[in-house]
Amino acid sequence: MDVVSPDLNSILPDEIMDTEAMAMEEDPPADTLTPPSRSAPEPTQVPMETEVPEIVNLCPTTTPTQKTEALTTLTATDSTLCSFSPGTQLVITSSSSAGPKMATTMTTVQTSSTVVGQNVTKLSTPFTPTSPVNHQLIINKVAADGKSPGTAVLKQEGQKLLVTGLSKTGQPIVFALPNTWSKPATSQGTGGDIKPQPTQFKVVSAGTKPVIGVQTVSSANQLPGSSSPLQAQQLKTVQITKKTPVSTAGPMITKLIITKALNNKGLSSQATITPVVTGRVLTQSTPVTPPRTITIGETISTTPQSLSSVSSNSKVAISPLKSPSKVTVAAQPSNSPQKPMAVPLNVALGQQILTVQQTPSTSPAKAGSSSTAQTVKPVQTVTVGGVNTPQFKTIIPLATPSNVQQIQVPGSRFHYVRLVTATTGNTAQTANSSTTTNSTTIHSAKPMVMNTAAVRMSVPIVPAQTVKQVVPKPMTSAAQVVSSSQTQQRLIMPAAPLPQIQPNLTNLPPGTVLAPAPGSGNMGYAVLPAQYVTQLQQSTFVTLASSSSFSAPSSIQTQARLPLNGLSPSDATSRPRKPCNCTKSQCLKLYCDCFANGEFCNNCNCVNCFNNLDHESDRLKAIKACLDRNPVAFKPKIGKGKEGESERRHSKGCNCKKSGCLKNYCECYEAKIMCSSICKCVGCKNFEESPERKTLMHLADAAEVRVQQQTAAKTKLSSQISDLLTRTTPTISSSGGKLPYTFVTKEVAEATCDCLLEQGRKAERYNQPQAVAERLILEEFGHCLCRIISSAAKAKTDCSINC
DNA sequence: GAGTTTGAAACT
DNA sequence: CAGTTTCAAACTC
Repeated sequence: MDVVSPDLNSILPDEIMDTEAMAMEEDPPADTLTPPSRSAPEPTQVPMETEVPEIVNLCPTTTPTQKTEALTTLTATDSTLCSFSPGTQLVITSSSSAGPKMATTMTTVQTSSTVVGQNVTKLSTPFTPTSPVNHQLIINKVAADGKSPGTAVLKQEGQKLLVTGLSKTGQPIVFALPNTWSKPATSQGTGGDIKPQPTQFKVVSAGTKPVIGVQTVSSANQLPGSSSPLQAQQLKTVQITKKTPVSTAGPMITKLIITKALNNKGLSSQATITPVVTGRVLTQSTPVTPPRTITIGETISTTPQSLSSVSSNSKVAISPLKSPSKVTVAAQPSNSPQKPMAVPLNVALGQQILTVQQTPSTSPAKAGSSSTAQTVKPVQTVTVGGVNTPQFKTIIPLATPSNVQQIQVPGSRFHYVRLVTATTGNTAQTANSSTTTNSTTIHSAKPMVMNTAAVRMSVPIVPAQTVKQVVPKPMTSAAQVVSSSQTQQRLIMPAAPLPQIQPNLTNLPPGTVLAPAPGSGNMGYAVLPAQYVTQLQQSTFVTLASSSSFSAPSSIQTQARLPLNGLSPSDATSRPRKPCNCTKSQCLKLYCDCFANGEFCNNCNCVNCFNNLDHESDRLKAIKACLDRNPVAFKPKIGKGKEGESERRHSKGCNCKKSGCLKNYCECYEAKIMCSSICKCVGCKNFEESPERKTLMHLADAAEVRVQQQTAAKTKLSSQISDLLTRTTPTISSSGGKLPYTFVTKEVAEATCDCLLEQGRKAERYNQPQAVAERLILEEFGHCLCRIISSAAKAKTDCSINC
């Protein structure tokens, strides 16, 4: 198979995929469900990672004539994410002739066979179509051929998709495809074989409502006879799963999985118009809302609660250690239901590598450029809330296939991309990006001209709320991407053949993104360090988020954001990592902190740096070498201790001999953790009862507190005085007199007292004698008075001038 | 800022 | 696995 084999998923890092299931899925016969006319083998599987198996239900159905190519499902058991209400389940039902093989079929949907088995068991019971309690979104996949369902799972050929969602009251919501939709055909460039084009279903849902959106994409309308091979059609599945503790107060885990089905076959047409086949929600009954017809392909944001709510209130914890293949977001129940959510339905449709276009790079050498102007690709952004940051976003260029999808979570180094093999034609939906000035165009289900070339885009996103024109950089099909905000490199380059690193894929640095190299037949990957995503977070993004008909317009509005002037003021200061200064390692050894953290060097002072996209192949080799030496080389060194231990500890322990583990030479001390039993340090003083350690800690704490307090006090006083002077304009007589006293208002008095108290505390901290304390206080009082008088005098002068 | 110290990483 | 070397950060002056 010329596309990325589904098996590839099996070797993805644990963080990315569950590999167990993949073993069972070894290249099922591609043609099992493929019509004979199909000239090229296609991946028959659309492995999806599912951490919450119970959500997936594959039930054999009775419709033999139709097949569902791919399903994108977003499931959430929690209301805070997406629009599912608590307990809502997304059920994917795949029809097959063989009921007993259902488990096998499910494996195709999920990457983990073991999970699948569990899922079956779990799902069988809870799944009650009419159950008001278990709200389920059901996608019924009907296999057309009835051939062994176990091997051929999600096929792209003729398909009918039924999405059945149960409202809170258990009323079903069904998405059905039009009858005409099932058999799109496209002639292959070479053989002219007309084979049905795979239809893609993409379902993205979030929040309390059963379905945020379901999109179907049909490639049927691709220009026939086009000689230029279209890049593999890819189907992405975005899955967001939340694990919700029984207790609503507990943290919830949200998993966002994006699975993309890749089309390995070259599809015809350079410019492919891929109309979105529209389907309808046949019924949607909820007590709250009347039955409604929803066009598939339409981006739907149903809920006020949703991803956005996660962003605002939830912690995003994406750990590669927990569930590799998924993006896990631990979210707390949203307290702000009305927050904006940008959950483009078509997020799953995005086929492009996400990248961020950067502002003009200050490091020309690092920035790539495309030689050929190309149609701008539409991108989509999935926005999910993160800690301390409003959102994490997934930018998905919609136009071209890509195996990579990034999920960005602020504060998290881990970003996952799923690579899923699938055969399909063009992805249809999306808007014409080149003219996109508003994200609303993106989610439209209109047929669009698609750029077939592989494109990797970098799209800068500006945090600003203003919708601006999106001007993605033209990319070449061969593309390397490029871009960097500020000085950062942002893009994905054609990578060395994956096999080079496959043996160690499971140990890739956290957050590493595998991106198919353009023109490499999806077999090449660029390794994107987690930093890449992190950098994106820090930088501006172009956000093209689909809004839905339901959603609050203001919040979920599609937006195109561009960097206003390159760097935002905070950009320079927001960089989490210090620049490295490597001179000999080429930043390709673990000596380099950037490299060790899975980041590209950015704004570093390194010499002869290879830790960038320009040297991706070298970088891959270096990664492989590191992993060969130490399979967990890129795993965080600081992790939890033994079972039950809550404190962090160094995974290997330190080996300090001279520093007493009380200097930053010591990795334990540097991480602000105490040495543990696994440390081999000599003369360690970094333990709980160590007086030296306590002293150091106290000093450090005291210094920090001191600075903070002083800063706060000064700021407060200054602001208050300034504020007073501006808004309280006392009657000032030119004669002066007692003018300064008119400025001693309550606020000024309070601010002054704060300053005086601070001096007292300061003296106390240093165990100063009372006399010294009094002196400090008096001096501070004098200073305050001087400032008040000065301000008053200035006000007087100003008044005199004005008068 | 230059030089030294330190300990992890890399190498043998 | 142990000893040595290399390396870059931390630290000192």
